[in-house]
Amino acid sequence: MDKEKDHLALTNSLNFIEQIVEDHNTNGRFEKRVHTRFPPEPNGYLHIGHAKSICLNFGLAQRFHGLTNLRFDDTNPETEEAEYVEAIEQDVKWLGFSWDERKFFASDYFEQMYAYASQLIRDGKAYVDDQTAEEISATRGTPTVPGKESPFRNRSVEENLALFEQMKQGKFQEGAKVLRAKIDMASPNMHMRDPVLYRIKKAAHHRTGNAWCIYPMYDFAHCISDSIERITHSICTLEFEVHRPLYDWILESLGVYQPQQIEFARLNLSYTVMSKRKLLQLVNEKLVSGWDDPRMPTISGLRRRGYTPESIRNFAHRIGVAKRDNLIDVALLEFSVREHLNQVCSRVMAVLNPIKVVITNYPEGKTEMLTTENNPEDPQAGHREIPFGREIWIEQDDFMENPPKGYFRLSPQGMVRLKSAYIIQCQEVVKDAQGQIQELKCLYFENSKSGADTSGLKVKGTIHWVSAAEAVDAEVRLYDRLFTVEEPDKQEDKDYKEFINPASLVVLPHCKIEPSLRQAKLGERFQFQRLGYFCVDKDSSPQQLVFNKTVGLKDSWAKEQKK
RNA sequence: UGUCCGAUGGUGUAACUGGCAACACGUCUGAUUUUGGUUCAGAAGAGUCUAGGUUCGAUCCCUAGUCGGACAACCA
Repeated sequence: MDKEKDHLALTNSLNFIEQIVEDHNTNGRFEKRVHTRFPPEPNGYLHIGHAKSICLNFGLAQRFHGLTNLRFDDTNPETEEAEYVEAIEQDVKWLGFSWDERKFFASDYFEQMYAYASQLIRDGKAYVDDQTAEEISATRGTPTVPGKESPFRNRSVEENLALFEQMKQGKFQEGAKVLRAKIDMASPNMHMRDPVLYRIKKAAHHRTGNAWCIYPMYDFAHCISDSIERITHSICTLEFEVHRPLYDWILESLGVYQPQQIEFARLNLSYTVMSKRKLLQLVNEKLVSGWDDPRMPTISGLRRRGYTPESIRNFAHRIGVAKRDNLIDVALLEFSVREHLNQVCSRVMAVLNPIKVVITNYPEGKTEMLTTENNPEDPQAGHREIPFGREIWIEQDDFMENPPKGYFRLSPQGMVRLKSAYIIQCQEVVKDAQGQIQELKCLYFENSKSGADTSGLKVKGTIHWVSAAEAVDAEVRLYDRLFTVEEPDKQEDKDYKEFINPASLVVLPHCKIEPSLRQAKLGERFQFQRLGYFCVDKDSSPQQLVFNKTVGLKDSWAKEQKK
């Protein structure tokens, strides 16, 4: 963390948005104020792409000693729900940012927006159109062909005012009329071809209930909300670039305070999908267990997976901001968690795929307590005791009957160090009738005890283990990338769902973990020695602990094997 | 014969605003290590989309082209 701060302090290079802010500070456009906002629509859960935006908006304000508002862009009652508002607030807080008292809703401003719309009408800059949605769409033209003006375009101000008032009063059916800006049906920018400002929706709104039956469109609501809140820099993603002329047109026409809209390239992460629509589909079609499925790129999914807010913030900082399309390697995200978890997690013993080892020369019934370090990266973390006995579990991967060269774990007649315990040597491989390994009979060297080794034996490998008598059973869920290809939604003529990784979730119901883990609390994170980082899942019960694998340790042996 | 935006190692971002390209991830060596982790030391990898122009000098400025992206919801 300190390293990160130093880096921030030392770096004098600004990203393009910070550059714009500096320019504004120099030319005095906003009196050196910086006031941003994070404006989610409460119609789904936040994902890692939103995290980038959150870090950008709150981070920019922090860097320039400004403020950031949280604003829910709730102008479409049909898709928005209070449940999402709750979840979004939790996610932003969890990421470590605070909007203080400045939580707003676009719906807070409905009254003001209505007044502004009326003002546009009075100024001859908006009109009520009776055309159907189909007609409007058909007369809009195409990017290369100009649109046609509506036959209702030149109604009188009085008539427009009256009609708009009646729309508000619910005198018309949904779809019967809309309010449109009167701009230019021949504009090369489609968004300037008399865009719809208000539509009739007889739906209950999560906050205003049935008070309204007309709702403003994004383009109208967003710029006005920004203006009301005295936002200086309205940061959004690239697809809104073509909306900027409209953003400016509305505010200029109204003659009100005008923020600067700035667009950046949204985050794309390899081996996943990021659109809300697709994530919702995965949830609805039960392809994942929910918004917080640990395989989801949602903030709640990453949280449940074991990611830390710090690691996500560092990730967001590392990927930078620019305007070109990008595809970030998910390995960078994984690096960011490992980096943080390595510093803070206790190391514990857990055997995922156990094989029994019987130490034939160790006294039956004897248990001794051995001391082990909690975290070699953090001397403050101290030590703890773990039981050792005649029968232990070790990892299947840590034994091979016919090891390849370079393998330095256990094999027939081979020796390994049991982490924080003794060196053992494999004497016999016991198999059942099918040839499956039942157990390994080993000898231990009494004088090879960790910290007091006088055996003089040199072994290359050290493996983890759990004493069989005291071992606790646990379920461990292993996760892999949700998709098998880098860009699942960009495969020609194929649906992204065809690329779901069938092995993205592997459940191991009978893992053996050290007894101290019985006390592990929900969400607590550990390094399972030599395996990776794991955290306690909410599905845990007093009878059965459930762990999620956050990310594996780097595995240079596995890499070597692939060659 | 539309408008707008973009182009720097495999990936992502820099280059103090014109002085022959840096950082991170990834990859590869080696050292240390009771985690094949961490840490440490080091290496390879782009001459900045192309062609012109301005300039003593261009990743940076200009022009044209190429390629990629966005835009035709009463969604945001």
